[in-house]
Amino acid sequence: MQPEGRSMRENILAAAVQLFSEYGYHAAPLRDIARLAGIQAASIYHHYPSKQALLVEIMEKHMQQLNSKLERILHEYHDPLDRLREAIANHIRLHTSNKAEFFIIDTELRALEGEHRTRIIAMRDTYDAMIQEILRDGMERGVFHPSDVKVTSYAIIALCTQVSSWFRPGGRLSVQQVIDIYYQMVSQGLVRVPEHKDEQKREESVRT
Amino acid sequence: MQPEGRSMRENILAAAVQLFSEYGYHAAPLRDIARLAGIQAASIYHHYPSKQALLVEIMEKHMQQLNSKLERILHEYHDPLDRLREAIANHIRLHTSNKAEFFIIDTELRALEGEHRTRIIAMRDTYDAMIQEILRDGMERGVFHPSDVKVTSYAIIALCTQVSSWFRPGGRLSVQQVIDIYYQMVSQGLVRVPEHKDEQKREESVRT
DNA sequence: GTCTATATCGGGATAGAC
DNA sequence: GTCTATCCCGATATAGAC
Repeated sequence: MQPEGRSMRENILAAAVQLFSEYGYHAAPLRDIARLAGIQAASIYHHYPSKQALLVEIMEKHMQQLNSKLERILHEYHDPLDRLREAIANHIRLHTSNKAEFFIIDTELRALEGEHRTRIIAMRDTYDAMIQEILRDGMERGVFHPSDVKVTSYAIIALCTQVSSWFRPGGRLSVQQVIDIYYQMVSQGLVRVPEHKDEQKREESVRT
Repeated sequence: MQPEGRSMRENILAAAVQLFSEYGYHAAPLRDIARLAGIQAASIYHHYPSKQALLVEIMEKHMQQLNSKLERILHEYHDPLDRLREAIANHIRLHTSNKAEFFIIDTELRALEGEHRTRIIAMRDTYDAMIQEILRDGMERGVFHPSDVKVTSYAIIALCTQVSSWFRPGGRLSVQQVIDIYYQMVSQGLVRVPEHKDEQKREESVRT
C-alpha cells in the first residue's frame, strides 16, 4: 500500500498520520497502523518506543516548519500588509499541503502527555506571538484598525486553520484561490461600502 | 460535588460534559464520569444505555438549540447586516454560555457512531445552509462583497466557533465585547482605508 | 528487522443482590 | 435506583525466536 521508496520508519509515520487524522489518536489502534504499514504491531517498537512517540514526532515536525517559515517572513517583509498576506499564505499553504498532519496538531493536543504537551504548546504560543506582533505593529503604524490584538490573532489563526478540515486537493478551488479569498476577507471584511462616509464611523460602537 | 437540585440523570450528563471536554470522548472513562456524579459506573446504565448515548444527547440538545435560534433570526430579520450581526451574536453567545458542550460538538464528531453521526452532521449542514443563505442574499442585494459563499460561511463559522476554546467567563472581555470585535472584523476587516480610492480596486486579484 | 506468542491492564457493559 | 462482582474484549507493550 505504501510506496517502496520510503523507509519503514516513514511508512509507519505515514500510516499513523492517516489513522490519527481519520479516527483520532485514542481511537486508532496500533495494530491498524501496523497493518497499514505492512508489518505486525510488535515491529513498530523497533522503530518507535511508543504510540505517543508517533504523535509527538508528527506534531513537532510540522509545528517547527510552520514556525520557522513564519519567522523568515517576519525577517523578509516589513510592511504590515505584506506580512499579513504572507503569514496567511504560509499558514494556508502548509495546512493544505499537509492537511492530515495539521488536522492532528489542531485536534489532538489533549492527547499529548506531560512534557511533550508543554513543549508543543510552547511552540504554538511562539507562533501566536509572531502573529500578534504583525498585528500590533500594523495597528501602531495605523495600517490596521485598532482592535484587541490577542482576540484578533486567535480569529485569524482559527480561520486559516480550519481550511485543513474542508479543503480537498484537486477540488473546486486551488490553494491560491483559497488564500486570496481569506486574505480578502481578513483585510477588507464582508461589507461593501457604497459611499464613503466619515471613516470615524467604524470606531463607534457596533450596536446602536 | 454536584448541586442537589438536579436529577441524577442531569448530574451524569454534566459530569460527562466536563470530562469529554477535558480529556476527549475516548479518553474519558465511564468510571470517572460516575465518580464525578457520585455513583458507581454500573449505575449509569440505569439512566443511559451506553457511553455513546451520553455523547449523542449532549450534541443533539445543543445543536438543536443553535439551529432553532438561527432559524428565528432569519424570520425576524431581513436586512443582511442585521442578520449577519445577529447570527454572529447567537453563535458566540451559545458558544460562550455552553463552552464545554460546544467544544465537544466541535471536536468529537468523529467519535459518533453510524446513525448518530449522520443525523448530527445533517443538523450541522442545516446550520451551514442558513449561514450561506444570509451571505447569498446579502451578496445578491449588493450589501456584501461578491465572494465564494461556501468558503466564506466556513470561515465565519470557524471564527465564531473557536471562541469556545479560549473564552473565559469573567475574564478580561465580556461576551458582548467579543461579539463586537468579531462582528467588526467580519464586516469591516482589518485594514484601515485612509483615502477612498475607486472601490472597484478590491475586485481585482490580490497578488500583483 | 520482523515475526509469533503473550503479559498486563483498563475499558464498556451485564448480572443479580439489596 | 444503586450497589458489588464480574465478564469479556481490545488495547499497548514486551519476550524471545528466526
